[in-house]
Amino acid sequence: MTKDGGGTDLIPGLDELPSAPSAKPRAGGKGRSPKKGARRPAEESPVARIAVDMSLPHLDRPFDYLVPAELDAKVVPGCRVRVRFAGQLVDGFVLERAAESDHDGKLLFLERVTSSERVLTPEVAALVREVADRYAGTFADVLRLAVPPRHARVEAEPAAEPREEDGEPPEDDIGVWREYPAGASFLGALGEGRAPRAVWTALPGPDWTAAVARAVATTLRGGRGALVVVADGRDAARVDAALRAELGEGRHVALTAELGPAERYRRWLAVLRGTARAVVGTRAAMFAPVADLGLVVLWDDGDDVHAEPHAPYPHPRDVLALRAHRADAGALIGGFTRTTDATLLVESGWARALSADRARVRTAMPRVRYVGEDAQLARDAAARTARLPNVAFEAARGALEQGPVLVQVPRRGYVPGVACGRCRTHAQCVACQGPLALTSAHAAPHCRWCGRIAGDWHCAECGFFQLRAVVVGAKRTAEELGRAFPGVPVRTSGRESILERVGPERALVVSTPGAEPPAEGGYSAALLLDGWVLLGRPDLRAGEETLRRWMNAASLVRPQGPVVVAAEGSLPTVQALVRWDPVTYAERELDERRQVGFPPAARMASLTATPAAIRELLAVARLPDGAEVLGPVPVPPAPQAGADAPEKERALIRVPRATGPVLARALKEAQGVRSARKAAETVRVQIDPLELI
DNA sequence: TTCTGGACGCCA
DNA sequence: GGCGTCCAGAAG
Repeated sequence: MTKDGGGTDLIPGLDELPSAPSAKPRAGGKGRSPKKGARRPAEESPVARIAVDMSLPHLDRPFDYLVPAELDAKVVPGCRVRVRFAGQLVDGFVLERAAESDHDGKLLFLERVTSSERVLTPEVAALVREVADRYAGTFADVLRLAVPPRHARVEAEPAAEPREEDGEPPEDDIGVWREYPAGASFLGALGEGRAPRAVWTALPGPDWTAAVARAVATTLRGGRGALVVVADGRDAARVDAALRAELGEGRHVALTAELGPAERYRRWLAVLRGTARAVVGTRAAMFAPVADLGLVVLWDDGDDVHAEPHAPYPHPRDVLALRAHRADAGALIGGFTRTTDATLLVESGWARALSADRARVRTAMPRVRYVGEDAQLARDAAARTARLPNVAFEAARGALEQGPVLVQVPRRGYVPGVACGRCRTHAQCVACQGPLALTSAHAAPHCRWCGRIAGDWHCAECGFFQLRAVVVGAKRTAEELGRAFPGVPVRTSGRESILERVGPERALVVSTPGAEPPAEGGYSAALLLDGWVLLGRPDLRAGEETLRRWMNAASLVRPQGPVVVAAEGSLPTVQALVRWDPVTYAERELDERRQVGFPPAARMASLTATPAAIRELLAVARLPDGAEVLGPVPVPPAPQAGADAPEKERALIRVPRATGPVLARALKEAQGVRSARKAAETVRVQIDPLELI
């Protein structure tokens, strides 16, 4: 279709001189530009290599287009363009300009330049490619996570002046890092432009934000940028405040989901343009184009909200590790606990363990006691009303004299699980087999999946018609505590309404895991109720995750303050909490995973789709030697999925860690074969899925 | 959604 | 053998 510069006979009577550069593409015609024949390529580097926004695996490669002479100056590497692809106008990014193309067919002209802002930096482009390959995903999918949508008005605003002057280095040059024997050398290396990598087990308490801020400030003082990724907006706000204290205004930005698109793009541009040298944000910030990166930080890497919900589901731990590697930057992976994944980074020699001396840990940790089921059976009258083990009741009563007491309840709601009052069979919905729950003391039970009210429930096994609570939620716990401690204010924090912080006055603060508000001056005690709910989850990581939730809550308690956990004392998870030793626990967990061949000791991929689609993908895939296919097994339909949703299955593929890249390549190739065949149903491929069972 | 090239059919 | 039409497959 392209006329080779001189062809002007496409539309008789509308001839344009081939050299007429004033041709406005929009002039004339109905929709379609009549000036096509008039376009001629730029003199210098007439070819633009373009990443087209299209996530078909078999088309996951750059495409070459001709740069029209009149757009020559505007088509710069990293900028957004529009190109015609398979007949439609699609978005794309210019990867580079080139003198010629290795494509043998003829090239189309690119249609227009959306903006000349170089939003895709070479560093990020290379990172995106690497992440896509690691996760068997496409460049376009990862690029959508890495580069936010354009906001034209914001882009046109004049850029702020970078604030260059560095405040005086603080008198106390290592600050809270003094608590850690290796802290000074870690900071020193950052300041000198080296690349120290540490897995950091932080002392309990609120000082972790100051430690992060000091590491960032040291990196900036050494002339490099820094990037901090945290789990949620509340942690981002805390680190943001600590950075402001350390750096003053204007040298860093916070990138979080709750900003609107305009403000988000404004701050992202400030990073891109080098006005802000440091970034703190939630997972989307992991791709922020920080120039001359000197440090990446990830806090609480075990939190499952780090897991990206969009294909190809990259995890910040991997992405930041890749970035640290490519940029030769330092890395700090920190938390109150230790994940098995981070432990693997230590064992492989990629990072060093960074923690405080045992003696210092003992002064900072809470005093943890446990109450197993035996003790729970012997309850006094007050405890029975409050569903509290006696020890916990007494601990709370004593501690309330000194300030607020935190009560962690694993489940939201009022009574999220009920069973037959006689034979203990779990109560299910007659329509969809979903679990029944109660929302208040007097409400009829309803189904948690389909919402159906089960007013006339009777037991399917024995015909009995009274229910008993098997799982008690935060709401009812708050109600019971209110009765057990008359006159003490009871406050709740949960997913629907999260408390930011609480004051130092006496109060009972009932919270679900992850929603605990810090208390001014620390809690005087914490009760960790219903440990069996967390530990009993059918999940490979249940133990690791339970310890993480307990330690995160217990870290809000004053040093040496009492913590009571309702769980069997013989369990290794409980022992790890009592001894405040997450590292040994994680090392043992990792050993066990190694013995049974589970992640992170092995690498896994999950395939989720209809049975036929999974079968087809597996038939096409050239899996590496030694790959084991587990399943497929049926997966329960998503609670909100329609009743007519097709039945899905899931297969797992397991390979040794070293074979991970080969597996990803094989799956990507197989996805490509299917997409080239225009297979109707897609297979969801996840490398290292968080949920395994 | 658009283009191209190969297969096929019709005619000379 | 040459030319036009149709369809599948790829997509710069």
